[in-house]
This record gives sequence, C-alpha cells and structure tokens, in this order.
Amino acid sequence: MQLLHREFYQRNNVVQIAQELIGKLLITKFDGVITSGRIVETEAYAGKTDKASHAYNGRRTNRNTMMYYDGGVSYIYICYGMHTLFNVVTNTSDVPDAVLIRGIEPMDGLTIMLERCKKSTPHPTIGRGPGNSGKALGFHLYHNGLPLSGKEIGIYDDAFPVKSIHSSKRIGVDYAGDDANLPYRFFIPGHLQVTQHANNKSAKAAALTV
DNA sequence: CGACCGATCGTCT
DNA sequence: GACGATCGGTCGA
Repeated sequence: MQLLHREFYQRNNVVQIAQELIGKLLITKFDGVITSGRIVETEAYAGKTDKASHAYNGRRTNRNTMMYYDGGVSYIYICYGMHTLFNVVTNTSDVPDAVLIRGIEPMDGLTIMLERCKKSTPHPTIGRGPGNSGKALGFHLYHNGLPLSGKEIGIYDDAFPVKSIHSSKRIGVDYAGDDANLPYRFFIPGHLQVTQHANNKSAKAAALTV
C-alpha cells in the first residue's frame, strides 16, 4: 500500500493522471472518522486552455484559488448549492489542472457512509456521481486546500488490478463548446458506482489498454 | 426507457 | 440577480 506523493501529482499531464487515478484508494480521516473508497470514475480539467475548466483563460477567483497551487492538494467547491465536489489538484503552481473524482466504490467505514448519505442499508447510489462521492467521504468546503498526502486525506496505490478503463466525453459541460467533446472522462465500464449515462454505451466510449 | 423539473446556495457579475 | 463540473423524482410514450 503506497501513499501517492507530490511526484505523482505534479506531473505535466492531467489527462494521464486522471486515468491513473482509476483503481486507487481514496481515504479520508475527518475528526478521527475513517472512510475510504476505490476511485472508479474521474474527469480531467486542463487548466487555462480547457473551456470546461473553472480556470479557463486564466480565470482566477476566490473559489478556484487552489487550482493554481502546486499539485497534491484538494480543490473543493459547492455545485448547484448542495453538492460538495472533490478535485485533485495536479501540475505545478500557476498551472491550474485538476481531476474531478466522480465515483468511488465504498470500502472502509460503510456504516459511516450510510449515515452521511441517510441510507439505512447499502445502496448503489452511495459513491455514484461526484456529489454522492463527496458526501459519502465526508468532504466539506472547509477541507479545501488540504494536502492529499496528509493525515486527513490520502490517496493510495494498493496494486488493485483494474481490468479495463473506458473514456468518454465529460458529463454536464455542454457549455464548453468544442471542448465538451474531449475524451477526458475515465471510468471502469459497468461498475455499479459509475454514473449511468448514455456516454457509457456510446460508440465514442473508447476502450483503453491497461 | 428518455425528457423534464425542482431543490438550494456559494460564487461571480 | 443569475447560474451551475448534480441528483432523484416524476411523467409520458
């Protein structure tokens, strides 16, 4: 079980990193409560040149400040007023690349995750989608900017064998014009915690060799 | 199935 | 004052 360090995050290829994060173990320990999940779906957001990115064209606001930090910290923001989305900041400072964690398979602390998601029994939607993933792992806005190799958040390589990874265009970024069609979404095909979406079955969902 | 719609609030203009 | 890198429910074919 290897903790991923800044050498992993600070590389200059956010799309590659988004793909490599599939199958990794994401562990949170907030207020002494440990929960973890295996990453099964991600999306890359390529800094200043990507029309879908919050940092497109060098846009810099209070919200997206963390995207401009050195890779290896969290970027967390509220979406639609009710969902807490967790992103992995990559690349070096002033290059605002990030990877959105869109799906996790619940691992440790299932009971806690059930509580957070207000379910009494295990349910497939726990960890399905970026909003549900953030909720299950206990992320809040005040966790923005935390190191990803610290005592509260950690991403690990436990040598889990990922059989297959597919790619597709990203979800919910139709406003991004031509960039909406970039194949920057990665997921384990058919996985229970992967967003149910037409893109999964689309002929455009290309299979990648693992 | 797919299309549509309401919830709900931090953030930006 | 408008708008989301969403979600879960409903409605109709």
